[in-house]
Amino acid sequence: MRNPASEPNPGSESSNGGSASELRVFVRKKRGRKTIETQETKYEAEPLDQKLRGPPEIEEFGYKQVNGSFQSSNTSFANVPTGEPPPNWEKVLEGIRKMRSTEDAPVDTMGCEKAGNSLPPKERRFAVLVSSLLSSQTKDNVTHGAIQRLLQNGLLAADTIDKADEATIKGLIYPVGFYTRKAANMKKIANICLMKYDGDIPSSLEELLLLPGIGPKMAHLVMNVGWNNVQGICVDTHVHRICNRLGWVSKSCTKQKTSTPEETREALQLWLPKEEWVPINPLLVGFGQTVCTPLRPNCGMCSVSDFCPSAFREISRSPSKSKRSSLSKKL
DNA sequence: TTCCCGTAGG
DNA sequence: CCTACAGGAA
Repeated sequence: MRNPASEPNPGSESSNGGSASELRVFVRKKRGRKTIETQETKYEAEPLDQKLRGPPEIEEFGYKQVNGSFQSSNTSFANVPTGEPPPNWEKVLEGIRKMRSTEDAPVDTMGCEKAGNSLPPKERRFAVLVSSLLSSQTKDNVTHGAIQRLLQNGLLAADTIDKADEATIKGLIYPVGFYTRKAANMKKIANICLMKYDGDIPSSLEELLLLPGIGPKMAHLVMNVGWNNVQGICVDTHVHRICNRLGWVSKSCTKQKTSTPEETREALQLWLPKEEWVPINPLLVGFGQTVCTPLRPNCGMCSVSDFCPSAFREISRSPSKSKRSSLSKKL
């Protein structure tokens, strides 16, 4: 198929939010099959320092349409997908886009990227980093509120956070999920940014991953949104789950499902055209919140169930699978 | 009570 | 692999 070009682009997002939101679509039946094959690949984050210095104009992201109207000369390095794309993936993607355009999922409200989009580049990047950190396991409105309070108190920059009291940070970000640990991580991150990056945030994936509380999911999000430099796909639990249900990813040379988001990311990057790397996250997150839910997915209202190997097959409910910890003990 | 779900740490 | 972390929701 056609090779992806590369490009930076706005938006993507993550977090989860969790308010309700319905989405009614059409109905279909089931059936589907799969065949995939992945190979292993590495693909390493490139230097990227080269071109970014000054952030492109990213502002408004709203991933909504991501009219990649501008494509950077993001030299096509070796990152192009090399694996065999799963059958019908384009139809499936289009079908999901249609379902997603009908109603809004919680993710549509998005909060973390817009944080500080009116700030100067450096401050904006720092805000993106902090927003990402706070957003995990936290509803968007809660994250947004925390960011607002930090901003109002002048605590959305490395130097001020570094000087601030951890208890103060904790109080301001409450009630985001894991606020105690996040407050501590914010202090550490602020100090690192101040000491090593002149108050800016790290500009490479590797360096972002060294920050406490920043793992692969957030690091890719920050590269995408903060630096407008797409090094990889931001794979969260929704992307991980849905790609496996669709048969879009598998362990190298086998048909087994991938077992971790990182494994999913590598498998997905083998074939998904790069222009989809950023939009795939908000697309599948929203789809995962409304239709392809973790348990009891609404296959009946999914327009692409015809192409999904897992459609109508998730019986779940039975404790036979994993989850033996408390169960086996009790039984 | 169990699940949600990203990261750290055992 | 497993559990802690916070707290909301099923």
